[in-house]
Amino acid sequence: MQLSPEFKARLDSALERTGQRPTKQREQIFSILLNKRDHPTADEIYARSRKEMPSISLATVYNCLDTLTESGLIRAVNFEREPTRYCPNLVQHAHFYCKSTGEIVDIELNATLLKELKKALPEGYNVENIEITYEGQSSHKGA
Amino acid sequence: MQLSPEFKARLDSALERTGQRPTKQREQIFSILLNKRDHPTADEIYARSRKEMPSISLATVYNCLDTLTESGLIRAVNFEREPTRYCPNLVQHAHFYCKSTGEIVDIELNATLLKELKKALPEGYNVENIEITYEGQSSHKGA
DNA sequence: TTCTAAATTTAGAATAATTCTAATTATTGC
DNA sequence: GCAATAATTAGAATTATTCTAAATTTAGAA
Repeated sequence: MQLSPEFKARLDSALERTGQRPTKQREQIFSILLNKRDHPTADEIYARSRKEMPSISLATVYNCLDTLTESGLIRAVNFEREPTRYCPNLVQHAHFYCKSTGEIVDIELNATLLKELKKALPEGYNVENIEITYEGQSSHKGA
Repeated sequence: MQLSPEFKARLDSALERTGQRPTKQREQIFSILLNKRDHPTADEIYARSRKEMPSISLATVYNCLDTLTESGLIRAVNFEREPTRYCPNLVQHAHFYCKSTGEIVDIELNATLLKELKKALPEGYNVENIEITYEGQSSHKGA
């Protein structure tokens, strides 16, 4: 699993912006997330990365995920008290969490809806981020 | 801190519906949530309840919160990886989480917006619950 | 009442996700 | 190639929450 030149460049410039170094581990984690967009947990990412990089440690997985999140390259998503999941889709979107399959699907939100959501806030409230999670049952199959 | 007859009746009938028993502890926890609507954590609720009921245990606080949540009398709210918070506001609403003060404010959502949110889902997705969290800075003071 | 069965509470142990710590290793700029 | 700094690593520590098993309470019948 190799990072395409496009994403490698995106990673490097994001890290450079904050004075952080590009490492094999950071590339690895980023590439795993881009490759299979099934919203894996840190543990799942750890398992996947060990296949190609057996010496990687769980702490590093957490560190890299934090770095990537802070650099704005990925998003952390939380459902209830479940372990945090990670998502490389940077377009503003919601998540649908299927209670029976555990599957998580990205839901597109149009610009109008997003604007209205921001308008719902009284004055003096400055949003940096809106998290929208749908919970229910979906009749769709597999990720 | 006494539960008003109105809320006592609401608690009793909700519990009866699922064959659960009304206990002092459940009343206590419910009343704490209704009394100060500042979205406390289980730990905070534990501290408050010990003032009036020094023998209550943390496990009971968790048990009661689960019961009340499942009976639909309160809502559990999660922000990032922080401890779960609890809210007796049953009207569909969003939360604004202020990153600098930690304060949590209920945000009303009008019916139109809610309808549009549901329309954003493709067919085959049946929602049971929508969680909306705004994150940012508010220039408002104290709960 | 008094008794029984089932539900609830309780204290403390156990768990699970995540963070911290201190030592080792890698990377950068010179 | 070297020094300074950043990142990785293994394992311990932490934190919120759940589990366990015993004691207590409750509801309803006798």
